[in-house]
Amino acid sequence: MDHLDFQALQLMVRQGRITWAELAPQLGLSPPAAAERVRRLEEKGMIKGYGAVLDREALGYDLTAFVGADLSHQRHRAEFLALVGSRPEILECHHVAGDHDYILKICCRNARALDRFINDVLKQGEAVARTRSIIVLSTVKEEMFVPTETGSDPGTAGG
Amino acid sequence: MDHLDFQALQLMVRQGRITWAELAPQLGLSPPAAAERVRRLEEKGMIKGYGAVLDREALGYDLTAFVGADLSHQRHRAEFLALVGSRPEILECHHVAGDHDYILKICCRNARALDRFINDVLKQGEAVARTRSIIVLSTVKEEMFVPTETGSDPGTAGG
DNA sequence: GTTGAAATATGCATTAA
DNA sequence: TTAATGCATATTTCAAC
Repeated sequence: MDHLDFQALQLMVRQGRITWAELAPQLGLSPPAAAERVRRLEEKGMIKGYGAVLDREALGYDLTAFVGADLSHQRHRAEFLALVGSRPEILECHHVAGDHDYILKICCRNARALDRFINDVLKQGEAVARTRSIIVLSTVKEEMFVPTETGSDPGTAGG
Repeated sequence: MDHLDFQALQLMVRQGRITWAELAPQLGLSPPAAAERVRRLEEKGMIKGYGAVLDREALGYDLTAFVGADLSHQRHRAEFLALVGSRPEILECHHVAGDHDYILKICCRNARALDRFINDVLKQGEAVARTRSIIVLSTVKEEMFVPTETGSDPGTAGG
């Protein structure tokens, strides 16, 4: 990935719904050349998709929480992963090295909804043995990932 | 916010770089009407922006971690928040109720980079007294927020 | 919200570097 | 191989209904 690809990625993340005509001069390219670069980035899987960033609080989803979850047994992992995939209030799910097996980022309307989610959804099946919730009081920063270094790509070095 | 606005939001998040001509029929509207609805959602602040979703690993950023951080003293809060705002490897920063004052979501190239970040950046100033890192082994799910209920908007009720 | 027309943006083929 | 140009097509925007 050369410098122009890198710059194109940053611009796509930061400017979103921008036209090629607007993007191209910032890369020092013509619109077709800019579009071609981004198309190649999509092809290589570096751009997974596009989307709108919504204001959760403005939409009445006032509660964000990080929930640590422990599996009762390895045997229930598939059940747990299926649950994770099916529930929209689970924004993120990471398998982690630490106090818990998984960390979930949950967004719901209020504390009552979180309570219901934990009891009626997470702990309903056999998979989840224990949870620990960390409530978000305020969010200082929440941004999409933007690559920051322009050096050689370690992912392809030596390949 | 009526049902069509709601549906428009969901479609914008899920379908990303879509044309009004493609989006409109899914809302049962004409292209100008669909664009107008989305424009109003932007105006109301419900849509904060748009962006590309990048594949961090494909870009060589192989390490994601959640770092709990404690302030040494309230006096250093502004310094800490300035630091958070200035560092791109801090994807998220939440003030939380729990074991730590803040939870940071960090993305960097590898363990060495995280080590450097914690020592040379986070703990460099006076603000951060203690950190605890939880390394992400694998990410099961990481999605943008999509509202899920079509009922009345509690954020504007009674207004 | 819809329709239709004007302005704008995009995609493709060609040409050049 | 990559990018610029010009033209045809598609999309967005604006005005009128």
